[in-house]
Amino acid sequence: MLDERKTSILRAIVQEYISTAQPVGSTHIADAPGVRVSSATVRNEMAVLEQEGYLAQPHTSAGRVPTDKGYRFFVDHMTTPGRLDSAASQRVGTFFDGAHGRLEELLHQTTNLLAQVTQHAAVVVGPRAETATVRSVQIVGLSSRVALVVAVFSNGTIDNQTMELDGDTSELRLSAASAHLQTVMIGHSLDAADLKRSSGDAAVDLLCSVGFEALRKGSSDESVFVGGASSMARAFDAVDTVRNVLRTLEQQYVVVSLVRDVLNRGLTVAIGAEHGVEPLVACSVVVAPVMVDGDQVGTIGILGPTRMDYPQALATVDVVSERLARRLGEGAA
Amino acid sequence: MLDERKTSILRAIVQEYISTAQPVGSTHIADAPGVRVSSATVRNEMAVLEQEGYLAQPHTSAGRVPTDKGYRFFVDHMTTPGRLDSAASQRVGTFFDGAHGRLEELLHQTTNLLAQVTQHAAVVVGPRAETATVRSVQIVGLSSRVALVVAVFSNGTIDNQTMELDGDTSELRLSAASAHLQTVMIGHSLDAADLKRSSGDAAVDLLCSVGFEALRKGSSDESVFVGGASSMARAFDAVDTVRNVLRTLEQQYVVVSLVRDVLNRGLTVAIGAEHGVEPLVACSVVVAPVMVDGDQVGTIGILGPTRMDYPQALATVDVVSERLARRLGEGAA
DNA sequence: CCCTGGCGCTCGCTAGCCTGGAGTGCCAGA
DNA sequence: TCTGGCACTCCAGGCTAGCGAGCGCCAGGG
Repeated sequence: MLDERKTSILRAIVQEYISTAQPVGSTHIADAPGVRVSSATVRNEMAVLEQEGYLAQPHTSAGRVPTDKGYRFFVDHMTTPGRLDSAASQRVGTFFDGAHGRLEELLHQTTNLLAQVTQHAAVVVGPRAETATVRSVQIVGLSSRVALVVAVFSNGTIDNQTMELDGDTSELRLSAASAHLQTVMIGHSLDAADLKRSSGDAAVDLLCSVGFEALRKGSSDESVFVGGASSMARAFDAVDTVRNVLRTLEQQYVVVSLVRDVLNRGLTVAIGAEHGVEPLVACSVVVAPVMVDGDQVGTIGILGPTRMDYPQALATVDVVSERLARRLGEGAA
Repeated sequence: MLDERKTSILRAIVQEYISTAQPVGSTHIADAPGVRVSSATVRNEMAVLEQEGYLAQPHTSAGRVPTDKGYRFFVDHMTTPGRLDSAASQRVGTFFDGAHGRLEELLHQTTNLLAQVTQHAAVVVGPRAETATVRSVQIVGLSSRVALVVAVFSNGTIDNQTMELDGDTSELRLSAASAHLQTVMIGHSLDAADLKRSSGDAAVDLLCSVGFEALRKGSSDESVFVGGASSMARAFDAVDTVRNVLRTLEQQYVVVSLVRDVLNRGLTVAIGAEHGVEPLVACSVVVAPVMVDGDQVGTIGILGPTRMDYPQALATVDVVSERLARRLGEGAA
């Protein structure tokens, strides 16, 4: 554990580095508010902090830079809980007041909101259909060979999948299947639906199970939205860091599992190597669950360089997740 | 018009520059296949080509670089129509053979395919619902205050919008509205639906028109998918070019109108300033319409640096648009 | 015992200089 | 009309010197 002075020195260093992105020297810290000692003392403390792994030196005789461990200590010992500046919080307010239309659209716009407010990349992982109950399900024929099965869930998500048909499936059979699916699925979650119950017609039963399986497969895909990836180009000046990060962000399954993983470990912040995604070691992730009625229906997060403004990031993510949850709650209540 | 020799010299320069990204000098061209003159002659021709605006010099005593006009001449006078190498065409083949599931998913994956094959950013603009006829429409209540209106169109697209309800709208009214919408919309396009016809219940009529308007508003939004934006980080080494391009790509409406604009002018290739989007002057766009039964149901395109491999790009875009059209045709026939 | 001021030292960054090489433009001769 | 040759230009890269920021260490003082 660090004593009070080390703590405030470390805090000052992190804050300074976050705002300047330059290695910070002892003199800058010596006359920072909250630190009332000479630069020499600061130097000594810095040497200790470096030995303990909170700081690092890019090279001898350069200033110090926080390590992942340093950032970790910083976020664990933040004094101010972090507040949104009024422009930002107003922005969030008007966004959610004006939100309307499709769920997907809402989530997509939410990434843009997050990205613009924080100036970092934003991730929104949408609600999964799995646990929600089915409100409506329908099979719609498109051609002689293709039909669409469409389901609406109680949490407002919609899933649709194509099914391939035999050439000679009659309209009649399709609507019979549609009706049968409705009787066995509506009101149940996908897992609880009783597909065993037969309609009495083997061909209809087959259609139903094909449609059901398509939905089931689809329901395990999460809907993910990533926005503001271009901010990464601003965050790093090493071109190949940018390349790597962008490429990784495009692999959405990586992003999803990253975000889920972090939350599963009970964290809200994962710094650098903590999240274990190798190409993103230079990045930190700040996440928050979106809770409706005690159920987690989604996750939002932002991803930026390790030297991001954690207090602001945490505050933003909290506020947005809370507003988003309220909004989703209106739809699912 | 350029004489034969100038043409082949220009062609050689463009090809060389595309593959090396370095200003090309007269000696390299002198012993290129198709050019059988001395470097001095090449130099003279180059001077003329520069005067006429086909080439530019980064600085005195450097090699030449093609201008937009030079690229334009190159693509207009390509000898080989451009062929996909077998690995790429196999890739495309297996992709479409294995494609399944949701339309949106298919389009999204198509951007990834294009991006990976061409190593450039890819754009897919999906079919609009406007002209297609309605196959199914339904109002599904989610809570006392929110309902969802879901429509399936003949081209396989699905649209859904939320509608806000008065607190006291009964389930009965909702299903009456749902039924009425079905009678007036199914089989018609959104524009041709006869909303005037009354159901006999004013409250039900109101619900219908609210739902209909929501769908109508939504139908004018195009579905756009952009993928492989990270390739831009590979294409340019100036960091702020990358920034600008990425930021622009995130504004999807810009991308949509860009792509549509280019096609409207009857082009398949827009080079640098030709497309008129200022932040993308360093980029070229190669597009192709996706035609099903003579109707354009969408557009695909790729976006890369002006010094991209045009023959390969054109070939790829052609093949993919053709395969995608065939695939969509199966669903909509 | 801890803090402080001071001194010497180490690096990285920048500017200036130089040189080698690639490329051009032009000219005279075939 | 083409070509070989020559003089010239300019960039890229390597080298050096100087500067400044920053550190570590040490001796003196509260």
